[in-house]
Amino acid sequence: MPVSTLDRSVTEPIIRRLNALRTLSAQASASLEHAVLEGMQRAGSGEDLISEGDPVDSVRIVLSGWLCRYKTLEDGRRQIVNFIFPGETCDAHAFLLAVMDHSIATLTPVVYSEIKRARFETLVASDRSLAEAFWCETLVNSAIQREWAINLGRRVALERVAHLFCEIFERLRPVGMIDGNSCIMPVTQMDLADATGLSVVHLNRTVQELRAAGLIVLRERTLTINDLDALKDAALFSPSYLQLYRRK
Amino acid sequence: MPVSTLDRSVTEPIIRRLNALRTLSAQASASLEHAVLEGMQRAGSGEDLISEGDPVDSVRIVLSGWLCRYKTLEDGRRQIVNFIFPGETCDAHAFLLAVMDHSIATLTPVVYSEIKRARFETLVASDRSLAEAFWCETLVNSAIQREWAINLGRRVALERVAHLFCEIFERLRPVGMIDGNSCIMPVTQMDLADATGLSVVHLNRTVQELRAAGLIVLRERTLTINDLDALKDAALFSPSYLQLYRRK
DNA sequence: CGGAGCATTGAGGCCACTCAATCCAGGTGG
DNA sequence: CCACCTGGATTGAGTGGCCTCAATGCTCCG
Repeated sequence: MPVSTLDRSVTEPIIRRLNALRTLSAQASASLEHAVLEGMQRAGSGEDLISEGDPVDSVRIVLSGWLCRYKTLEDGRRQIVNFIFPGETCDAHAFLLAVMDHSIATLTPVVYSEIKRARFETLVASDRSLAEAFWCETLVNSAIQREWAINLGRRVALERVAHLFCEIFERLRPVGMIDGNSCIMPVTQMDLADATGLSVVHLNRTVQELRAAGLIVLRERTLTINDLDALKDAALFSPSYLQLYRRK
Repeated sequence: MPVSTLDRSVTEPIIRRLNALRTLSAQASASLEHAVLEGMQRAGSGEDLISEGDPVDSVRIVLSGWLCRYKTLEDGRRQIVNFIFPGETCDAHAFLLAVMDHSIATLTPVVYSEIKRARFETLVASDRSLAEAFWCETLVNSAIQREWAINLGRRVALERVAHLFCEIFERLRPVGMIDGNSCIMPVTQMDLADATGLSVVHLNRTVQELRAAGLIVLRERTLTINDLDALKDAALFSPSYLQLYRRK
């Protein structure tokens, strides 16, 4: 079955994302696209794709929509520990460990592809750059985790929210999901609060502070950054941890 | 050159640590030990082994001593994002990315082994379980990072400090570095504050609260946990993220 | 028209912060 | 041996950032 032009546009974020990490051969791209198109799935908003404690036996790659990784405490406190954007992989290597240590939920309706472990392992065994690209993605995720630790531990509310907005913007850029100085922001303030470790009330007030400072506009699920450099300064944001530029 | 019995005891934490993740063949253990013994190094306390922004071209495995991964903000605020204990690897796969996104510093005098990238890659290419063990270590580190995110974002000071003590204790156990209900705690309260995102003053008061509750004794660089279950309850600690038990 | 979900605002309280002083142990030089 | 210094632990006082509780507004939708 040939991969049509239409299909190509569907898998584009994935190919762009991985190519940002390692140059993929046409052959590797094609076999990946083929595998992706075989396992297409949809999920509504607010669904758990995987829950903490589940064993994992497949890899999920996001084609469209936003997801989050989160953990909860017994009493219900929730912390979003990372977002997952189109082109990114949910758990490329999670099957090496016994069970999931966290949950993954959709924040919007999502289209993704589910690839069984054996299929995935065959795929990456066939091409070294493909294997390395997936590993790099895992490593970049680790780096993002570390940045979130300093964000939660050492930045004050205003810096923290500003930093999150900067990160979202810079992560959406390489997959072509920003439009000028705007991007969609399809999540609730509750989600943003859980990502920044703040209460909803205080998150709301912090967003208003950013608005009052003229740094951002946030309405109708769209974030507009008036002055990206100024926002980055306010956030103490330095993008190197995202590894947007390659070594070689 | 044969590996002597004395040498064996030096590399023991490494072998124990990796075996907890994947069963290593005698052959794999031996060639790893050999490589480790070739690259032995020492460092004093308070030294940076690698700094943010550095390119990486070797792997460091810790034989004894404590280290930490940390990030800083321009104005000096510091967040320790993880500890590194004997038997653990500093950056098994960091060379796949361009540069370090964080720094690694010693918290005590340290003995470690530095293995050049090419040597390391040859080593892991020779044995699948060895390669998987190192990858698992990287993945467990990611899981720890995520737990730290909820620790910093959603636990209050008392829970946070209690959680850190539980984690340290449970991570030292598999490498044989606990003694009954005690372990060494060779770091300053400043370090503990930077790991928990608290000020030194408040960390000190929180430790005293744990002491007053009869949960711990902390003096002369030794931590004694009077009632581990009670401490875990106070911390909302659940060890599954440490992957102490294997799938297979 | 009523309800649900989300954003916003007000009021009051506490947790963790900063600044600053004190204590203590270990190391060093006179 | 002691005075001194330094790094770390501890304590006190006062403040403010972020919290909780609770009410209100708004929009969408059945």
